[in-house]
Amino acid sequence: MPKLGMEPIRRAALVKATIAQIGERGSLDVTVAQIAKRAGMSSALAHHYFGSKEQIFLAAMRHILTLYAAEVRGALLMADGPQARVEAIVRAGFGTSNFRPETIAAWLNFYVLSLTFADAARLLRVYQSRLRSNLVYNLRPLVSDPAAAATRLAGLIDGLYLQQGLSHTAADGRAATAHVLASLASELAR
Amino acid sequence: MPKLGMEPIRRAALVKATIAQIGERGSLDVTVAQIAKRAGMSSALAHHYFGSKEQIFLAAMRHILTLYAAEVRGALLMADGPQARVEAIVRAGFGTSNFRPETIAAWLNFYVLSLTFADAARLLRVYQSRLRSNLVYNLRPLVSDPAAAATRLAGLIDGLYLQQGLSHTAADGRAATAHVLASLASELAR
DNA sequence: TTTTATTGATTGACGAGTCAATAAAGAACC
DNA sequence: GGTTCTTTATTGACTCGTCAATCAATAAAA
Repeated sequence: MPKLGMEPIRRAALVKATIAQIGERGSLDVTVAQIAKRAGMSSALAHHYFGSKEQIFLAAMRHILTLYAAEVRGALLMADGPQARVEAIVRAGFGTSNFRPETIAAWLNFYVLSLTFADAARLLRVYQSRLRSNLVYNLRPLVSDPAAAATRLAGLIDGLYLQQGLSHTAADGRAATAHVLASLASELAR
Repeated sequence: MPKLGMEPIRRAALVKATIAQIGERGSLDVTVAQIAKRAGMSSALAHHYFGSKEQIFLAAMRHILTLYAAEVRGALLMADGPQARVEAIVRAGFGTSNFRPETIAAWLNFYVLSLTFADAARLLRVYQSRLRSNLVYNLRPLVSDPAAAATRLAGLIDGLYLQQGLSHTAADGRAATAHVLASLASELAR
C-alpha cells in the first residue's frame, strides 16, 4: 500500500476536510476523527502528519488566507488606476471562491479562534494589515483622509461578510460588492 | 443556609459569570464548573437552576441583547428628528456598556453560536430585524434608498464591532461612532 | 533492512449531567 | 411552643461519554 510521497496529498486532503467540516458544523467543535474520516484516513494518520489538532486548524486557516491573498493579487494585476484597484480588492473579497457558505463559516470560526490562539491572531493580523495598506495606498489619490476611508471600507467589507455568514440565505457576492462600491462612491463624492 | 428566593440571584450571577468567562477565554469553550466557580457556587447548582449548559448560554445571550435593546430605546427617547434618531442608534451600539471588551468577545462568540444553535439564531434574528427596521424607518425621509443605506450602515456597525473584538487594543467607541456617522454623512450628501 | 505509510486499540483526561445526602426555612398540627 | 412535614438550597461524589494523543503492529516500497 505505502505509495511514497503521500504526505503533501494527505495534508491537503486534511486541510480541505477541516474547512468543510467546520463549515458544515458551523463550529470549531469538530473532532480529529471527523476530519480524518472525511479526508478518507484514520485519525492516527492525521495526528501523524500534523502532530496536533491546533496545527490542523492553523494549516486550514493559512490555506484560506493564502487563497484569499492570491485572489486579491490576481484581481489587482488586471486593475488600472487607483479606483479600479480599490474595486478589484472589494470584488476579490466577495468573489465566488471566498464567498461560498462553507468558506464564510470557516472564516468566521477562525476569527473567533484568533481570540484564543496567538498563532491564529498573528495570521489574521498579517492578512488584515495587508488589506488595509493596500486600501490606504490606493485611496490616497482619491480621498482626503485615506486612512479613515480605508477603515470604513474594510469595516463594511467585514460587516457584510459577517452578515452573510450569519444569514442562512444563499450567498450573494454581487449585492455585497455593489454595497461596498456604493459606499466608496459616496466617499469619493465629498 | 437556605435563604429562600435564591433562584433569581443565582441565575443572574450565573449569567454574569458566563459572559465574563466567555470574554476572558475568548471562546465558548468554557465549562459549567468554571462558570459556577466564578459565580460562587457548585456546578451542580448551576445545573439545578438552568438544566443544561445550552440554557445558560442562551440566558447569557438574551441578557446581552436585552441590555442592548434597552440602551437603544433609551437613546431614542432623547432623540428628536430622524437624523438624530439614526445617530442615537449608532451611539447606543458603541456606548460604554455594549462596548466593553468582555461584552464584545461574548457577542462575537454568540454570533458563532447562532450558526449551530437554532434558538440562538432566533434571538439574533429578532435583534437584527429590530435594528434594521429602526434604521430603515428613520432613514426614509433622509435618503433615496433607505433599505440599501440601512444595510450599509448596519454592515459598517457590525464590521467595526468585529474589528474591535479582534484587535486587542483598548475599545474606542468614540472613534467607531465617528466612522459610522461620517459614513452616514456621505450617504446624506448624495 | 531501513524508511514511509497506515491503522486498531488503548490511555488518560476532562467535562456534562445525575443523585443521594445534608441543611435550614417555613407550614401545619396539636 | 414544640413536633413533624414539606419545600428550597446546596454540594460532593459518581457515571458515562467523548476525544486528543500515543503506541505497537503490519505492510510495502527502496
